[in-house]
Amino acid sequence: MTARGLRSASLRKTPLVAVDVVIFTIGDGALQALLVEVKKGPAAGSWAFPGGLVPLGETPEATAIRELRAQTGISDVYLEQLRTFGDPKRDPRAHVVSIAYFALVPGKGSAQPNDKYARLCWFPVVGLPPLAYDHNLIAAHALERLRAKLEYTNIVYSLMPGEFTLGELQEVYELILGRRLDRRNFRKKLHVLGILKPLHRHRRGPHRPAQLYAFTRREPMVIEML
Amino acid sequence: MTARGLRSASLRKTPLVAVDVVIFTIGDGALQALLVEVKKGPAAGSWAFPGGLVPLGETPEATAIRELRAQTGISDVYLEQLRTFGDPKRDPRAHVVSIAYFALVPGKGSAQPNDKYARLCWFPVVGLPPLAYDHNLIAAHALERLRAKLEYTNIVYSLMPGEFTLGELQEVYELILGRRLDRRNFRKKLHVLGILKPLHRHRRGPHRPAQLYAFTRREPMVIEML
DNA sequence: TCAAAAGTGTTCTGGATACACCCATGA
DNA sequence: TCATGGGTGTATCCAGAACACTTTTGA
Repeated sequence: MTARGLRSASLRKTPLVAVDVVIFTIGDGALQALLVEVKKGPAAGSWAFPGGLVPLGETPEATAIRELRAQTGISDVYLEQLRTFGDPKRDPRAHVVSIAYFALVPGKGSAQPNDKYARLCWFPVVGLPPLAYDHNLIAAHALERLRAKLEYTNIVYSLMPGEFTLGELQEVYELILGRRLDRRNFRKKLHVLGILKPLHRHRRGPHRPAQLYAFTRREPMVIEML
Repeated sequence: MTARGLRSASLRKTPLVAVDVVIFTIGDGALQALLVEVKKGPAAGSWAFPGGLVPLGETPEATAIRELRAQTGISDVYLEQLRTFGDPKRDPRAHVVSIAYFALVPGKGSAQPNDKYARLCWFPVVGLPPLAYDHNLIAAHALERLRAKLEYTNIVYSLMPGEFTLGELQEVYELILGRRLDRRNFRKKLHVLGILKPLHRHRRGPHRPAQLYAFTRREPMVIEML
């Protein structure tokens, strides 16, 4: 911003600043998002994404990480800024500008309810109930972003455990994108990309054992996945 | 955000909220951005993108539109949210969280200095001088976004006048992307996409007259341009 | 007549898609 | 032995990239 008006800024009213975090994982054969129960205010009793106000002097991203850990126990997470929502009426109590983040974790186990805070629950992303504030809108943006990035980045690594089979990886893609992929083409593409390494161990199950793989690099990269 | 802490929010310190707008146009054979001179504060005398504080009760996007018109006279502009910058040290005077927007206008003529505000100047985007605050960082994000969207949307329409030749359109692409495009492939692609209509009039110049075209739809669409 | 931009089609190549059969295992 | 998912290769198609000559005009 420019200098104009800032001197009087400490006097002038400006909206509150908050963060909200949409956390996705794969569980029970579906893409799921973590919600917390709203305890106070007009929306009490409904569900919302975890978040909180950004204190003076803290980077919003740091707020997101801190609130995430405090409310859900989740840390070491893939986190990226999604978009900022600033409609004055999005929260009926006050004008709160919310910087939304979207996060990916490898499994539900990462989240542990913290009794100091509200109840936690994982919800399937398709068919979310009506959420507090404008959180259904935020959810829609987050899902759109996730689907898009699945196609041109390797961020799926942050949804996967340390080792997995190709079938499991393909299933994750299919669950999120909502469509079937051709198995041979999928595997061929992964082979060409060279982002996986075979572990030369196998997952035993009710059927033929499957080769276990791991990502060679667990950091965001742009790739032409689909 | 969740309800926690909001009751005490009006007491608690929270950052200020501002918007900054990166406005691009094509002029003098280059991609240019509009800057205003900073008049007050530690950054006085340097250049920055136009912007201002978001008042309580106003949508940040509305603030961007209003400030844009007030400071530069620009209205009816393509505007989209870019990203939010929240580093507490980005403005040395106070913690100001800035929601950055990026805008496209069809020509320099859109901007008229408003003497109530600071001086205006269009700068070529390659080789911008050091700007106030973190505005060089914002510029880099905006340019990256512009280049990306040029490839998969039709937003170039908002940089073009009502009528133009194919050569002029191609030049805009080349200036922004920083590389040459094959003329025959470029024209073929546009023909296939069907986003232009020939006006059956010609631009006369020092050489062979060129057919004039216009966009059939002047609204954002996703297309596979490149 | 010359310089400069406008206008136009075909070939080649690489990536995406579609597709079917055998294998290894536990039940 | 059977049901189930694991594992593999080839043919086709289409879009993107490469590429050169003729036309029209003003100077």
